[in-house]
Amino acid sequence: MLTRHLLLHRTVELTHAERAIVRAAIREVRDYAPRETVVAAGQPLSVSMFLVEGLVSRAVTDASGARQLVAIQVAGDFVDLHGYPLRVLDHDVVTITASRFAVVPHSALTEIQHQHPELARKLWFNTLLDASMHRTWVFRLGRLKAASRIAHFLCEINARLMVVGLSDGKSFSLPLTQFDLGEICGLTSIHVNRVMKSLREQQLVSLRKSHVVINDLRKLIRFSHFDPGYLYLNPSVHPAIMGETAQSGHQRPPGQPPVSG
Amino acid sequence: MLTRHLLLHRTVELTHAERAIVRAAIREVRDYAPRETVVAAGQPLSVSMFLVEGLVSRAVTDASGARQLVAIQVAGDFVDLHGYPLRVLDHDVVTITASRFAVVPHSALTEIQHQHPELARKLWFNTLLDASMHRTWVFRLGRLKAASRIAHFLCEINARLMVVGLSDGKSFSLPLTQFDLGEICGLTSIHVNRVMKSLREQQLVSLRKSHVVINDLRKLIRFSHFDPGYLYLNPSVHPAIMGETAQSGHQRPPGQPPVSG
DNA sequence: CGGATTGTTGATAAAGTTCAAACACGGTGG
DNA sequence: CCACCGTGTTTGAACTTTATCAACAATCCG
Repeated sequence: MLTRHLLLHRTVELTHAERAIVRAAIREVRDYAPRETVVAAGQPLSVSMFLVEGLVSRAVTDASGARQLVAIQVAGDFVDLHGYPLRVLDHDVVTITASRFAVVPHSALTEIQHQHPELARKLWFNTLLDASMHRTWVFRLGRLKAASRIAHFLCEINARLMVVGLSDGKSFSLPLTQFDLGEICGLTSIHVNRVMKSLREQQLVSLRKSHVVINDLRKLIRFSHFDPGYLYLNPSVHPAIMGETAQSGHQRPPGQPPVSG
Repeated sequence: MLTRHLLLHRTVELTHAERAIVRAAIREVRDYAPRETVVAAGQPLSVSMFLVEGLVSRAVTDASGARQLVAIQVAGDFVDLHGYPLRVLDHDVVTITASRFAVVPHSALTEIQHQHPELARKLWFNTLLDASMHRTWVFRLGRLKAASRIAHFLCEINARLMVVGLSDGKSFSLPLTQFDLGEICGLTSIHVNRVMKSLREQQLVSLRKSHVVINDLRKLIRFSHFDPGYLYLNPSVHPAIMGETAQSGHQRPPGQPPVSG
């Protein structure tokens, strides 16, 4: 059941049959060490990698060595599915922790495109989910200041981990250094350090020893202007993501579109 | 010949036959006024819009009104093709100038997906080109400072306009206000003003009365750390984009992959 | 145990924002 | 034709945010 988390709880989901087709397309399983480059920019690709377990980053590096992370991938993400139409990536895929991938040959994806157009459309959707997250990262970097950026990123990761059962909305494992957070949020690690201290002191959130503790999710969401619409989540998981219990939640008016903001 | 610029000079291009198929999928042509919302976030879609003429933005706005542009679309861009797999957008599509769109119903795209999988893959590629540009925008905001951000953005627009014949590499029309540039580069319009003055004084680039003049493209590219790999351009247009004439250009070693960086 | 990585703090400098006020320019209406 | 208006540009001064440099503490790993 390697693919059990692919497109889980999204506005577009895979059927059981489609899940079986994707599973059948897996050629092998590969393990990578921490901080290992899985795909280098410019390298021609013939397979795409589905992340079964671990934490992985996608990074843009320019000639002068400045590095910016453009995505973080968690278990259940089809990390470089976009390598299938693109054939070559514009960025690097680098593990953060030891990671396990399921490898899908592009020939199998071509086969799916020909035989199962509806499934192909869902895989297309999956790659556009990444694009939607990129847009939110642009917003985060362009419009939020340091503290909100970090809080906003942690809200995103919490939501995505909740979907795959790796966060309960209160705490979760996140093996990122403050330097990593800087490369994600466009900050120096020193400033990240000061901001984390402030977030801790405000009783909003803390990250110690690879473990995030969210003191008050709703307060954190308000503080960071987080709106999960861009994750295209199934409305049923929305309340949990937003820290709304049966009592605490604002009533959501019926008939509202699935994506807000 | 409304679609004459779709996927022009990219590492993946449409054949004449494919171009004809896309052209046949156009249902109508729609004109919009400047600063008009074409698609609002959250609104269910049944058509996608190809930009024939004009300048269009895609914008993320949060509840508190902060607005960040996440993409600029020029003639030849399939602006919201991603609305086909997504069904609903997470952001707004807003014209900057008066614009003309060719409207393609999603039913026609479904038809293409079933009948022409190879063309479908190229359309998929087209949407991932946007994602690649998003990544570069993340890099720009996260790692460059104000002056380089603006210079970098102008290099991108110059390259994209050259591909569709709307820039000669020295000057082009770009009807953006300094406020718009601020919403693109994550800056206040006041700071944009000061940076533009500095770029002008350094003889790098100027923007006056909706007209960009590039004094020295190669210098501007160096200054902004611009690397066009993420645009997936056909190698044949690369020298022109980089301001390399027959004499001035560095020799590109043979056998290099099409995407650098 | 020892070396390397990661986290913490202080002092100082640079970058960018905010607020306020003028200025330029292309309409438009009298 | 000119006065007026709105939009966009320009400038100054004070302030906030973030980076840089330097040092040291804590922690992890072999």
